[in-house]
Amino acid sequence: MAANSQFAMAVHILTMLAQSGDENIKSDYIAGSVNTNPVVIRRLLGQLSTANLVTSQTGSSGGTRLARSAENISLCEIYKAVSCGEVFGLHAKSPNQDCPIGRNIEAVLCNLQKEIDRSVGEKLGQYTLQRVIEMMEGAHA
Amino acid sequence: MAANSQFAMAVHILTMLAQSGDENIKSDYIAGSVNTNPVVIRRLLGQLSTANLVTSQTGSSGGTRLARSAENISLCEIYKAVSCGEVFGLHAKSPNQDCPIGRNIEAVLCNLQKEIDRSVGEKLGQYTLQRVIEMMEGAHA
DNA sequence: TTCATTTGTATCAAATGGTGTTACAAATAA
DNA sequence: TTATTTGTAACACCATTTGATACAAATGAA
Repeated sequence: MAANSQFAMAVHILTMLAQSGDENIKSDYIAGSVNTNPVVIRRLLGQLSTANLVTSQTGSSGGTRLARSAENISLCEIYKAVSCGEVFGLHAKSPNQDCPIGRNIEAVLCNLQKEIDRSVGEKLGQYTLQRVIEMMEGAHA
Repeated sequence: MAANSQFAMAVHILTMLAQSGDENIKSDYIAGSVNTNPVVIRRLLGQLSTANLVTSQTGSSGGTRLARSAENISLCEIYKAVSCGEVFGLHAKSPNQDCPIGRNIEAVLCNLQKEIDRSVGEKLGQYTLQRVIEMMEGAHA
């Protein structure tokens, strides 16, 4: 499948913001740590802003900070902010409706997809951003 | 992300094989139900064969059948046979190792990735191919 | 006001991966 | 020997991700 790295980068970004308190952090600075282009960071910050996880300001002394404390941001919210939220995809083209299996398999797979996605969301929801930071520090910073 | 549809197609294929008993089923016939090209089907069958879920024979009266009964095939096995098995990806490029966060975030995300993937595997492992067939029939064939 | 800075976004290019197709060698059964 | 089918290589097309340049709009400071 080759999953994209947007969730990983988003967690990275938010971890940096969490450790900077009320200071405005610039996309350029974040890009230096993530090792990518500032525009890639700003695109992700745009999605995180839409999800009300961060707030940004333009202009000099502008930048981005968390919209909430790290204890109040779950990994599920981050995941939903940047991912399509589907562990596996359904049929690209609709199966043959003249075949009993083709006609009925989609509904079963769709329900299964929802159940798996819900389960992933629950699992991620058990982690807060704060806990990720503690795991990082515990792992010997 | 735009997840691919290989898992969905694989379940579709195996459902057809399960309902055909000991008969050899041709990729051409399966392709007609899945609504795709026979080569796409044969590629998937190759992966399912590597995972010991099906066996194939060449030649006239050749084709493919299940290697085991539908009760003994779990959706987890199917998922692992055709997917990369990662719900989210890690950093594409390694983060800046001079930054304390860049240096430590990867390990935390990697552990998290493993935990989520394990959880998805367990959830899928609760379903057998046989149960999928029953769900399809229960949903009014 | 004027100027430097920063975000937000449009646009483009390169790389990757999924899907669909044609073609053909190898295996198999009749 | 012949027809059939798998297994696979090769190719084109398309969508997505990533990275980059460019620039308008917003902002704060001189």
